[in-house]
Amino acid sequence: MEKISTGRPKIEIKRIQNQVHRQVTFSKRRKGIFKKASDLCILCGAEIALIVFSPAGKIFSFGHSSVNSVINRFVDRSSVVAQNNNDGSIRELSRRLTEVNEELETEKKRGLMIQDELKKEKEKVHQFWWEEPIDKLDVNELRQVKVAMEELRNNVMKRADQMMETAASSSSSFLAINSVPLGVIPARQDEEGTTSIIPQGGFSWDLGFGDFGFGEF
Amino acid sequence: MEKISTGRPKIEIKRIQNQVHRQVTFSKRRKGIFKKASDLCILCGAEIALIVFSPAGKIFSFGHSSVNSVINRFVDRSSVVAQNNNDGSIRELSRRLTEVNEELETEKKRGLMIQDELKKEKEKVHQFWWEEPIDKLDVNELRQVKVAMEELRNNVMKRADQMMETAASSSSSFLAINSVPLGVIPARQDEEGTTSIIPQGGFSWDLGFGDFGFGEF
DNA sequence: TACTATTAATAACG
DNA sequence: CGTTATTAATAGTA
Repeated sequence: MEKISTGRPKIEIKRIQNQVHRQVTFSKRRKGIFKKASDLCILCGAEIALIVFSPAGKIFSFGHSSVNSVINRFVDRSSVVAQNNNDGSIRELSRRLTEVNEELETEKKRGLMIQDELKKEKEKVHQFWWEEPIDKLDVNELRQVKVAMEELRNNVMKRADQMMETAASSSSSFLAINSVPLGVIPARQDEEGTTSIIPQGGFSWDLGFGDFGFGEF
Repeated sequence: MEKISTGRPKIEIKRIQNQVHRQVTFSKRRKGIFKKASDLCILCGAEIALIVFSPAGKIFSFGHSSVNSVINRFVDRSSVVAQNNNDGSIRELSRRLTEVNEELETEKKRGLMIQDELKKEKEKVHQFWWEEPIDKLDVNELRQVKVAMEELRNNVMKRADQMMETAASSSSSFLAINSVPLGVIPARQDEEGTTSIIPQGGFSWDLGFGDFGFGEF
C-alpha cells in the first residue's frame, strides 16, 4: 500500500505568504463563499450583497435581489449617507440611474417574452386551420361557411387538376412527387436568434468590471 | 443501546418551508458565511463587504477594511461616476440618465406595440379561418382537408340543429342529410404508394350544400 | 484543471 | 443551545 495522498491538512487562518498559493486559495474560496451566499438566499429568502475585491483589484459581486438594492437598504439603515459633503447628489443620481437601468432591463425582458408569444401565435395561424372549432359560429358566420366551402371546393378541384397534370407530365409515380414535404405550410423562421440568458431566481452575478458572465464559475 | 442517528442528511437547495427550520438554518449558515468572509480576507488579503438582511429584516454586515469603503469602491466601479471631477461626473450621470430614460420610453412603446399586435393576432385565430389559402396543399394535406370537411359538415349540421331547435321545434331533416356520403379523395392511409389518390373522374366534392337549405337562414 | 484525503460546516435531534 | 453523524468544502498534489 502506497501513500496515495497527504490529504487536506489543517491550516491556520493567517495571510498566505506564497503568492501562487494565495491566488489559488482565493479562487477556490471565492467560489465557495459565493455559493454559500446563493444558498443562504435560496434556503432562507435572505437579501444579500457580497462584494469581493481580489488582491489584484478585480471585483466580484453577488446580490439578491440585486447588489444595489441591498446596498441602498444598507445605506439607508446605517445612516452613513453622504459621508462626503457634496457626494449626495451624485449618489442620488447614481441611485436613480441604477433604478432606471433595472426598469429598462425588466422592460426589455418583457418585450422579448411578448415577442416570443407573438411569434408562436403567428405560427399557430398557419397550422391546419380546418381543425378550428365551429361551435361558436352564429347564423351569419354559417352562411359564410357555406360560401367559403364552395370556394374551397373549387380551389381543391383546381389544385387536384394541377397535381394531375404534374403527375402526368412526369414519369414518376404521383405519390413520389408529392411526398416531398409533409407538414407543409411552414412555420416562419425567425430571422435572428436572440438568445438571452436570464439568471435563475432573479439573482445577479456581476463578475469583473461590469461585465456579465458566468465564465468564472 | 446503539445510537443509530440519522446524521446529517443531504438537503436540496430550495426554500425551506418550515419556518422554524428556516430560522435555525439562517442563523447557522449566517455564522458560517461570515466566517468564510473573514477567512478569505485574512488568508488572501481580499477586500470584502458582506451585507445580509434576514427574512425578518434584521441586518448583519461585515467589511474589510470597512463595509463603506468597499461599497464606495464598488459604486465607483459599477456606475459611471468619476471620483475626481464631481461636476463632470454629475453632468455625465445626468446625460446618461436622460439617455437611459429615453431608451426606456422607446422600449415601453415597443412593448405596447408588440402587445397590441399580439392581441390582434390572437383575435385573428378566431376570425374567419376559412379564408386561408389552399393553393399550397399537397396530397396528404388534401386528404386531411377531406376528413376535416366531413367533420366540419357534421359540426355544421349539429349547429344548425341547435339553432333550429332554439328557433322552433320543427322537424329537422338534417339528420337525413347528414348521412349523405362524402366522396372523393380516398382517405386510406394504408398502402400509400400503390393506390392512385385521384379518381379518374376528377373531383366531386359533394358536400350537399344545395340540399342544406341554408337559404332559409 | 482534476483528484482525494482530510478538515469544516451543518441538519436533525436531544 | 449542545451533540453527532453526515455532507460539503478544500489544501496539497499530479
